[in-house]
Amino acid sequence: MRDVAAVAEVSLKTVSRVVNGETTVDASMTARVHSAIALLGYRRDATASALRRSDRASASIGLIVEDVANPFHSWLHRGVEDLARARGVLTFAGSSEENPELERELASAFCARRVDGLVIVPAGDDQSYLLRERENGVALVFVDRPPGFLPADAVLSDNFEGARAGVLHLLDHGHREIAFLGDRLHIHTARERLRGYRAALRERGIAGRAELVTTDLFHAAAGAQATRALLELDAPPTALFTSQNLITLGAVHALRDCSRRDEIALVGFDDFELADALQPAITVIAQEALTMGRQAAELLFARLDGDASPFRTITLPTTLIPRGSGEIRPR
Amino acid sequence: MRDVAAVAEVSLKTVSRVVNGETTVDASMTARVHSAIALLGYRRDATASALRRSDRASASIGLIVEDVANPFHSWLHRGVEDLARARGVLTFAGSSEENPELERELASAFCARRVDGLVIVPAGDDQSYLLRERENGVALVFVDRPPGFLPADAVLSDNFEGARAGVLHLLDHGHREIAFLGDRLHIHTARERLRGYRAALRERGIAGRAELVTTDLFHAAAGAQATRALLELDAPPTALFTSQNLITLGAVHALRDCSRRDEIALVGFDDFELADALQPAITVIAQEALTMGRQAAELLFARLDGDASPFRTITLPTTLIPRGSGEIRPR
DNA sequence: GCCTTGTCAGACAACGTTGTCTCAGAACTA
DNA sequence: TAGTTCTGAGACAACGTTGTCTGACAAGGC
Repeated sequence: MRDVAAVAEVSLKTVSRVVNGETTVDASMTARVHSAIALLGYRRDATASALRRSDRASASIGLIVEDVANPFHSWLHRGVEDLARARGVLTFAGSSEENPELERELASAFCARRVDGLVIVPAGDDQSYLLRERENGVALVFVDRPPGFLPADAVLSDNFEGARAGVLHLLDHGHREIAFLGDRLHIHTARERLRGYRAALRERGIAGRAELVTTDLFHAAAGAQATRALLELDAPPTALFTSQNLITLGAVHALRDCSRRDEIALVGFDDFELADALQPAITVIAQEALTMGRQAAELLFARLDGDASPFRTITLPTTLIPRGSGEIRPR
Repeated sequence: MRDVAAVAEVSLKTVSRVVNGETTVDASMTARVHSAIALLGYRRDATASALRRSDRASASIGLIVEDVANPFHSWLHRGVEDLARARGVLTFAGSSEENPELERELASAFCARRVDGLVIVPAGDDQSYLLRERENGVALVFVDRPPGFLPADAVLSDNFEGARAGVLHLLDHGHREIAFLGDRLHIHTARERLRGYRAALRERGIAGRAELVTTDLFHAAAGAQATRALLELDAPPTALFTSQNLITLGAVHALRDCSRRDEIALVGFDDFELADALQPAITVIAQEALTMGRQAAELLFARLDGDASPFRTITLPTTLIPRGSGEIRPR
């Protein structure tokens, strides 16, 4: 900037004014400054600018998801990115790996770099540590799971209703022995989906056998293993409800390996690529990850624009997509 | 920091020394400063610190991929993130959408925020505009495709050999009429894979019919459409070589829709989730996106650590995974 | 011609840090 | 004891910007 000022033969401050598009600069000076900028390839240092400005905005936000390579989370990322870019805001992304410690470290590292806001898929169940950041002006929005011990904006799926609808769908096709395969119960969505499963059974007056409920599954191999174990029970289930995309993949593999894909009904939570190309195609409860990301970003930017209304929780409906596997009837 | 100094009754500079772990501070003062930091919840401003430090390192890097939600790219992202986090470096991520203009804008925005380096899947074929950034000390590494008009480090897959191996595999199973379905040819990987296809045919003395080569496909629907068109030819192909993951998905859908999955052989470039669960399972040329991301980050950090050796291009081999669809023989 | 008002450029300080320099006092050496 | 070296803390300036203030100059009113 100093060099630009020297070449254009104006003061530093005038260069600053031109760069910031202030209108109180004479046209001839503006032109001189612009040509000096082009000549030297000058670009304003966004960090120094943010340091000095009164609004302190860095035009960057942080995104914490479980794993940037997980399709649900990467679509969520894309939704956030779309809105951020439309505002010229850049996105830091990080994977918490479902580890509350990592979540805190990432949040702290983002805030140390002065992000304007954070979009978080919370890993732990206590986000009160973020209160201090909010007091420092960092906007917060949670996605997929509600924050713990911290009132804040959130965008959620209707996990309870989605799971309930999926299990009712199986019940409607004549199943009575329906297994539940779920993730670790400290995750809010896993609890909600189990609650939906139980509610559906209760509604139809079915007690439900504890041995048909498996939890703590968090990768495809565990889902496959659990599926095999269920099928080896003395009274095996006639239908499976898999409450997460990786578990569904595992179940598909296990059913294929023992050639019982056409016999055991399956409804999975979360849609996935090629679900419709399998034989049978997989019936799923779909949630719109892209939309969730966009909505979260929208809430975040509204806060940054000064929206001071009470915190909102947006709950998006899920969609049951019947494709075949969920319509198999028990023998 | 001023507040910390006041509470601990030391000078600003002493707080700075403690925060930076300098050893020339008396133990009692260090303790006072630490308790003041804890009391006030102070955290160093990383942007101000980077502005002032002599090395100017911001401990952040930028990543530009085609689409953060595309599985190949999101795994690549994850690989970069893993190594970055191990060094306490944060990652800005952005999608270029295969648009050279967007690529430049993202690179420029990242550099304005003083990233230490950039990992780029180049969209355009001229990256010489980044020369100026490199002169400013920004390290550059390209992944998946080589940079144009700019010597630089790169991590690539052996696209030519991979495609050649895939097509030879089909030839070995008796096919002579093999179609090629590819992406836009301004993309380096698309060109290389077409080159591999042609080389394999030539090796076996097959002229190859121009009508069997379709390019400019860049989403699943286009792949499906092209597949249908090929099958309606008077002399349709007996095998398909799809040179990109989305195109393969499209071909799978099209073959299923006309019930010819067991009849038309298929080899796809890029592995994908559930390729092994389809009927038939899909034979693919797999590339390790996670490893590519890690290698790229490794090169980048080596440069940031002062490695001044000549630019390197790492070419990773691909793996042919036979699963069924590529072993179908022509009638 | 004098005063007021408006326009617009520059001087200066400050954002939150850290590199350099200085200097007081303790701990050595001769 | 006097001189030297070492240790460790603070003063100051600077990183690249921008907010505030000042003042030069031109235009307009009386």
